[in-house]
Amino acid sequence: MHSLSRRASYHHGDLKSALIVAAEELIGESGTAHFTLRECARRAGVSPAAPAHHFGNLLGLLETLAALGFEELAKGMEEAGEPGQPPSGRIRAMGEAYVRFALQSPGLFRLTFGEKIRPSQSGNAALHAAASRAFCLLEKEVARLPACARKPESILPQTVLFWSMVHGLAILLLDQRLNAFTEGEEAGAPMDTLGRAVLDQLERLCIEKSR
Amino acid sequence: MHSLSRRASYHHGDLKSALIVAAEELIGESGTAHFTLRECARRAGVSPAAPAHHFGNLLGLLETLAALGFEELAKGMEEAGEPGQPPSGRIRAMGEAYVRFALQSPGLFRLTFGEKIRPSQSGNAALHAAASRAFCLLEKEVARLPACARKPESILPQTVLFWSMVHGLAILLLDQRLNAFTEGEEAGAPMDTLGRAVLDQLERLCIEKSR
DNA sequence: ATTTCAAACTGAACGCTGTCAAGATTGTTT
DNA sequence: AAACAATCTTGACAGCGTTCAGTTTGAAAT
Repeated sequence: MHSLSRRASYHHGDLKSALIVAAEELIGESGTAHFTLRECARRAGVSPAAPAHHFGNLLGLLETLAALGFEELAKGMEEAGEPGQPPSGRIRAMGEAYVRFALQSPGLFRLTFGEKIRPSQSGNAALHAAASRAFCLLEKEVARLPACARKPESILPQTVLFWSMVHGLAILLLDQRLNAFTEGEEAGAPMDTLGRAVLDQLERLCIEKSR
Repeated sequence: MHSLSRRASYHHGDLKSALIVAAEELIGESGTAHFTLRECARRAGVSPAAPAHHFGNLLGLLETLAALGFEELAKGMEEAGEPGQPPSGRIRAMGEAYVRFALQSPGLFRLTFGEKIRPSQSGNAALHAAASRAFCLLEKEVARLPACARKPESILPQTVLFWSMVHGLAILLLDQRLNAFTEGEEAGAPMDTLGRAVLDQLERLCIEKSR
């Protein structure tokens, strides 16, 4: 009689995937707050020391999760907007997708862009790749703006500007840091009136660069 | 013979201040990573349970620290730019001060704008006040932009746009998320070329609204 | 001046965390 | 069939935030 109540065999068989699934669920439920390596192991029906064999340590699991976050973000940005649309519209749609990801998966978003995740210096190649894939999606679209196509050295700063705008907006909305200033409005709207206003101005900037 | 090596009397005398000082030092040294309530107590020469009497719990100390962060930020923004400058120049200077605060006090900045700090719903009045003071500084300057003065309902969205831009830039710079894209440049420059470029565009936006 | 009282602080404990080392179990290769 | 490497468990360790009962202290009340 073993103490293995949830598993028939000593080996799990697919623990790595099971841990990732458990971690995704956990961070989707309670965010970063109650996220625990031990709880992930518990949900996968495995001892607290088991994850170490697949992820090294907690950071390893977090980086794997963050890579998934970047991929989900990139997917949302990729599918945003119509294919035949002008760059200005697509860039706006990417911004919307970015904010939507943040508001719909706050835990994963906070982890992905959190302090502990350093794509450029983690040694985790998959993480680094996923992160720059998302960035390049935006950069490629910015390069199609006529004004930037004419002046290639402006592509990068322009991309960084848009990224900063959208990222800042996403965080401020997520942390409800604008609530104090929207007294008249109905609070808690998923995509705030203010959010739409910022995205409007983002699109206007793009349209300016479109001739 | 007591076990009190660093204090003569049982009562500390000014423990609350001492804990705040210790916390500031600690977060200035190693950031959020090794920040610990017990370590703060240790540095103040006091038992691990002592801080509870002054801050309730860890979050209480963090909120006190965050309030100081907002005040330091507000002070930096207030002193930025020349008094007789047009709004566009002052807004740009505020943005510079914002980014400078983030890069010079990364630990405090991350705490102040971190997940755990919720000025609008914490019950900590001082925190809430300090947070909105900083925001209002920017809002007041935006209101002086002629285009916004003419159209008061545009003040708030315009302020949020600028705040988002600068906040996003600060975080991306702080987390070194742009490093992968600045290969040619000398890495590690305190205020990146890219940062300056974003601030340039911020100022340009303001100048547009200045007529 | 003495008593009373509330505030400040300690010491020890609890449950929790991440991580490690040693051993048990298993699938795979030789 | 034997050897091996991978996988997972068990038990332990130090450190964390927090609680609770008790000790010390300064200040207020008598």
